[in-house]
Amino acid sequence: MPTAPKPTDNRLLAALPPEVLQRLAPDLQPVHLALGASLYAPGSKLQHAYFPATAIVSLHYITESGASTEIAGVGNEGMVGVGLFLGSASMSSAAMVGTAGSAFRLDARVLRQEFSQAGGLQSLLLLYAMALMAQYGQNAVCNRHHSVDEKLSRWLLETLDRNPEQPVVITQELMANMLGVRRESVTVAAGKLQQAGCLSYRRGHIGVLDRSALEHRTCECYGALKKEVAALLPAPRPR
Amino acid sequence: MPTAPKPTDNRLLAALPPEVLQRLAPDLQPVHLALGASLYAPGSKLQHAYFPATAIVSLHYITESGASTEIAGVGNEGMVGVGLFLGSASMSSAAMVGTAGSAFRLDARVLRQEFSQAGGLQSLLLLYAMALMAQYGQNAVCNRHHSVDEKLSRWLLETLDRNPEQPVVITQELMANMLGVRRESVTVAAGKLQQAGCLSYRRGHIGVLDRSALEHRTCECYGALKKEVAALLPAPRPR
DNA sequence: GCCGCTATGTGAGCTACCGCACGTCAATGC
DNA sequence: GCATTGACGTGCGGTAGCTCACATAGCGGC
Repeated sequence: MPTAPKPTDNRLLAALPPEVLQRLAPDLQPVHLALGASLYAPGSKLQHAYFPATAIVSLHYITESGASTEIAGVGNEGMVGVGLFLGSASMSSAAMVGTAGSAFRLDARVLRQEFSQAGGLQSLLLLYAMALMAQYGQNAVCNRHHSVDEKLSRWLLETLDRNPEQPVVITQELMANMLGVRRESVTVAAGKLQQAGCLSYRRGHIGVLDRSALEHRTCECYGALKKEVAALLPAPRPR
Repeated sequence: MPTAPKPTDNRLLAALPPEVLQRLAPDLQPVHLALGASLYAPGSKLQHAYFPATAIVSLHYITESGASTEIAGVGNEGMVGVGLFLGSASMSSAAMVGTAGSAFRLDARVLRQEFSQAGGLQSLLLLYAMALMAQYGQNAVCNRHHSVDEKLSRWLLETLDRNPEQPVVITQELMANMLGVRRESVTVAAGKLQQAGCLSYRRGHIGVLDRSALEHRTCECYGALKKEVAALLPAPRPR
């Protein structure tokens, strides 16, 4: 860990009016989210909201037959637990840590209290809910129309956008759960990308070698969603 | 038209505190939504919210290649235009009337004004946004994992739930656009259902003969979503 | 009652992905 | 170093849904 995470590493928190952030600061508890950890199970009550800094959380559904599909990912551009302010403390999706890292945890009551002030936090979180819906919708389309190759490329690009530094740490098995396909299909798709020189795959570690090649191979969903979200949320702060 | 539509035919409006509904009443303009009409194109500005009474509106995405998929449907349990109160007046999805009927139109400014009062309308609409997200998510899963047969059954059941009286008026072509499949696939799936005695299909008019058989043939998404939405939104008023 | 249009049915060939059943190979513990 | 274990690669048959191409059949307008 190079430096301790700051609340402003999360783009939503960073975009808050300074006085609001100051008000929340004492309640923003830095936590480390370990790979595979479950932030809440489907149906359980939410006690906290999470604002990821370097972590990435995956929201997904699990069908009765055990098949799993990612509905949306939440990185430093968002928060986990929109149900807290939309009015339902239980969620039908599961939230699992897909990329280990840091996040800030906020007590449900504190969030609701600040939200009800109808200030900067409220309008920002409502916009984020909209961005999350856009992601849900885009995934619905993508799941219907696009190939495993395209979706794999998209997933990698989006992960990279959230966390450009480190190599992506994920097994093919987990990846398959995210994309809602078999593990073998991921093997094949990743093999193609490796053959094409886009990736280097090494037992759970993916290094992206050629980003633009990935962009060329992915479906329109990547660009469409990125544009959509950019129009809704504040831009990442220049470093 | 047997009787003039009343605002309370929409379940959201019916669930509002009486004084709020009274305040809104003068601005609730009854409109007829014709089959195939577009309430807004992707990217355009929203000027009105729509609260369907007997109409059903389909929110869908259209890909660059022209393929279309329904992301969610909005009937008398909801409203069209959640972007108005979430903070973005433009939507990436298209809204098309899938079942002709009546609805109530509310000016964007009036809606925002009432929403900002943080009263009954606000909490109700936020819950509805949650329900809509649940629908988006369920469709993402369903699109990934379930067959045309299952999805067709689900679509019919959900349409029936919104509008139990009349036979469903829709061509197979339109249906295919909703489900995101080819027209021919719908022909085959509908043929099977007809063979099984669930349906009577007649040039754009579907009569459901055996509802429980449909429930038996659909995927878990139908029940899961219904349960989820029931937990969020007020129950339909007994008649 | 006829024409033309749109909606519906049908089929042949193809591809992506699934399910299953293996083989293999890198890391970790002893 | 050596076994064990989890991660990865591969192949084969099956099938749902796709593309393309064409046949038929309700229904409105005249």
